[in-house]
Amino acid sequence: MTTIYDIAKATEYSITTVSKVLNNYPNVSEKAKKKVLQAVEELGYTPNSSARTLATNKSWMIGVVFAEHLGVGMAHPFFSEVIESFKKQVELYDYDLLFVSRNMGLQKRTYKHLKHRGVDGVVVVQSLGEEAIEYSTSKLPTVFIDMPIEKSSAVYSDNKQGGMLAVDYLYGLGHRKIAHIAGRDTMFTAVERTRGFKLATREKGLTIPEQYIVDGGYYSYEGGREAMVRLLGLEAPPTAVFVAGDEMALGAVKVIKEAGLRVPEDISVIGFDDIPLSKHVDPPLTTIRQDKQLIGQQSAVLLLDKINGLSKNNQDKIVPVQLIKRNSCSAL
Amino acid sequence: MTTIYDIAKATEYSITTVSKVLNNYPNVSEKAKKKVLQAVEELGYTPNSSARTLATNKSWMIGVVFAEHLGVGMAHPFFSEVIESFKKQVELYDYDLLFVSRNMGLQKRTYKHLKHRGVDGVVVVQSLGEEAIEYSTSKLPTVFIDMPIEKSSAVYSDNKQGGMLAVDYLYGLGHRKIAHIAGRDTMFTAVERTRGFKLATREKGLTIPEQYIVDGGYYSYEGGREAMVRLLGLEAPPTAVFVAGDEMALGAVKVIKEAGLRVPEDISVIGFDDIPLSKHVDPPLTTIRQDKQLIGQQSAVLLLDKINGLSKNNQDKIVPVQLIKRNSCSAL
DNA sequence: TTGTACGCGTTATCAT
DNA sequence: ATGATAACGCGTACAA
Repeated sequence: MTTIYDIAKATEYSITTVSKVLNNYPNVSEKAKKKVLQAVEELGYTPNSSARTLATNKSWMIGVVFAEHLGVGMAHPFFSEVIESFKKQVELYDYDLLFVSRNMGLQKRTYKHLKHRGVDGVVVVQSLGEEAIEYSTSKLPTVFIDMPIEKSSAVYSDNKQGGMLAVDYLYGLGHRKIAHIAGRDTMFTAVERTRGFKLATREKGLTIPEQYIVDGGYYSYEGGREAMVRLLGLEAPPTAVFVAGDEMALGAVKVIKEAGLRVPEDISVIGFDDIPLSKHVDPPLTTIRQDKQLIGQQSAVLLLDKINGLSKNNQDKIVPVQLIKRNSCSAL
Repeated sequence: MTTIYDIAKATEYSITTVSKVLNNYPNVSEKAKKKVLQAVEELGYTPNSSARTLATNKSWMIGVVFAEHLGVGMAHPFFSEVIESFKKQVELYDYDLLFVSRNMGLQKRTYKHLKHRGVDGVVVVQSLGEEAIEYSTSKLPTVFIDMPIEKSSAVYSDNKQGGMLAVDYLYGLGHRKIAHIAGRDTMFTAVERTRGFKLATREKGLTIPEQYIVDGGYYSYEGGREAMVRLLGLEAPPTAVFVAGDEMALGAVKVIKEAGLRVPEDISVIGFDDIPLSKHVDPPLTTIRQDKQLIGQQSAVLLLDKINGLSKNNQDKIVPVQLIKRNSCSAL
């Protein structure tokens, strides 16, 4: 391996001068600069980031803690888009992303591991957070996506508003018997969407029987199926259902079809997320779109500011959602 | 920050002993081990990976070079599953994944950057590779996914076989006028799938007019649309079409429907990949499934062996594909 | 079994 | 403008 010592020897300058050239320091002659740069090129020198990190205490890496509880990991249709956007933003400032291994059983150690790696900051991408507190009590700059954490920054969609938008739309279409397939209430996003649902129905003067709100679990296709089965088994099934996640909504649609009913003619369905899939299914799914691009970008900005000490106090960024009308809902 | 010196001071042992305890070296007394471990716990010591990497020349990081030419980056439905599987495998051996920034314009520098970071190995996940040669000529252990590179290891599906399977199936269903929407021929996977198509049709004694093979670009939905439009414009349109990618196939299906035709009654469509979407669309897409899980796992094994010097010579691993019958194809 | 001392490649302080 | 030299935190010959 070639080091600054090699460059120093080749150019007959000291390592100090070499280092200064490499880091664009002011006090170096043009001549020195030229010679050094040339030697760098000729010898194919590449700086060693470990040594630099050791000396500067700055790694230019951002640790990524990814949703694990869904099994799919980084193949998650929503989170992968968010993190891609996040990556694009931090790349602008030369940060790399470190996806840390989490096979160490105890969650306690993933935070330790991040410290071990010396990452400059951490982004936690998950809707569920047992270990959240560890991060917030630490000194590692951290930003959470999809869940607010006390004493830490977070970025998430306006979930409540999304729930309200869905109900308003359905109500406007003439629906009165509106059901809700909710996410498990251990997730902040799920709770908020349900809250929006309840708020809006109340606002409209609707009385929703409690069987109309059913737990669909962790936003999975299967969870949506099971929930919809329950809904169809009711004495008075709903004419419309707001499903808290798109994958879950697809499961629900499937069950409706299997029961010999049609979407949206018999039952209207509206989802949440707008994953890539949604516009391709039949019927194309009406849904509440989360702005993944903006979520990723905003969380990057927040984290970078924290890392650079520009924002001392924590803050939450709430990203607007948007109703995407497709063909899974119709007037009554 | 607390270092081994702090532990040494607290336990009244030397840093050597501390280091040995931390690394499970043989020659340490139980007593020393106990005291050190306790101090580690009390002082909340976390080893510094940069220092360790600097001293051992081993980073326990694997660099990931991801497909960029499709725009979606890590949100790619196929690659994200592969890399997730890869991650699971390397995690077993305590490696972390480093997704490096690539905003530096010239591709030349992404390889430099990897060296700078001191990663122990590199996995290149893309079907297109202008810069492939750089890796193969370097000393960095590298494994390519989806494209074979001379003097380097690679893992990819049996694309040719996939093309043949598709044709055989269609032929068995009675189809004779079989078209092919191919991927751009700059991609190895595309070339192979087309080769399989040609081989099989020839085998069956079919003569395929050259307008039946149309370039759909880089496996995109839009590319599939455009290609299908061309196919439908033909004097004698095909009764079946083998599309080299699922997203592309969905675009094709869409166009067929828009033309007032039905899938599969009027035109049968078979895709390639089996992305999560495929089973949910209407009709559920018959396709050639790539074993993403195995591809990821195998490439990890290959790379790890290379890193550990267990396999000196390069090798390619070809992963079997599988026909998944759903409802987008029917007998003539 | 334990400890001393040096090296890993850089940055940074302080002279010159 | 340039250069010695001391950190940064850890691993490891070598000695004791």
